[in-house]
Amino acid sequence: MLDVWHTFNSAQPLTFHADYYPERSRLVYTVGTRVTDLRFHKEESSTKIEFLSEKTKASEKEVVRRFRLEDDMKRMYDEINTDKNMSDAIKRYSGMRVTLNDPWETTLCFLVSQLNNVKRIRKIVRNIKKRYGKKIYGEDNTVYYSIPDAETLSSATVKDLMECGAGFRARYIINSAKYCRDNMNLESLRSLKYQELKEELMRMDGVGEKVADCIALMGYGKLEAFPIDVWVKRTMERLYFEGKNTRIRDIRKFAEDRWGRYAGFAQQYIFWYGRDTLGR
DNA sequence: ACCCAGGCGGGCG
DNA sequence: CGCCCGCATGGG
Repeated sequence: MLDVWHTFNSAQPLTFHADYYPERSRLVYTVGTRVTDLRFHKEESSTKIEFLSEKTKASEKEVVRRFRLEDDMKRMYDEINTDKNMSDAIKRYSGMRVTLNDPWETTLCFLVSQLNNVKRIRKIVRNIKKRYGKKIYGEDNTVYYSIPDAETLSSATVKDLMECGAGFRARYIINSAKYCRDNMNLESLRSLKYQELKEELMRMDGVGEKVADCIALMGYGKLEAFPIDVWVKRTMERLYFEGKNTRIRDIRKFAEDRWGRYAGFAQQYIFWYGRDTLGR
């Protein structure tokens, strides 16, 4: 059970840097300096992966891991399906996954995301890839660019990142890249539990609670992380707090109590439900 | 022209 | 602690 359309479009890292062709269920994204070009085929109860060629093939394992195809969706749905709002959202977006991405890739995407909109985040991330990434070739020698690593971006200049459209986030990207280069190895954080991980991530300049939760959720697979952005706040208030203005910490507590270890999974449905039904 | 966007850091009381 | 402000930029 995989719904690629909702998974791709629901403002996750793939949304910001990959290419999706819904009519053919084709997805193109980069992993390191390789291009992955694949198609998903819906079967009765599973999803089949077809790589377009040897050249643009990833390991099947990478795809399964990124889309979390081995998760027990039924159990997760059972646990978060606590009320009519959630059951509606689950019905609408059945098969939507919270993807598991590279930690630095996730950090970069969500540094760019702050006080920003999806269309522009996508544009800025693409500009950064083009300016700092390595040129790589996909199917029919189509040109793609890799996502620049922290080492590369640590020597970027504010001026160049501003030209990519990063705005005031430029210094966050540079400072965080430098911090990863000098003081913190994102790979070594994988063994940490959610709370410890979040504290470590927040040492980076420009990474506050919300961005740290996004990185924990989509870069480390901590499904209990519950990022609260303007849409989640608004939607939670509407669905669970009688439309009343509610403090972020109260919303977080509510989500923790209600959805526990799968709060972040629930969060993706709430976020997307809000955006899909409340407009924009 | 005005408001908003998957927020954060810093300063002030 | 809590509150408030500025921040770059493009699209509605």
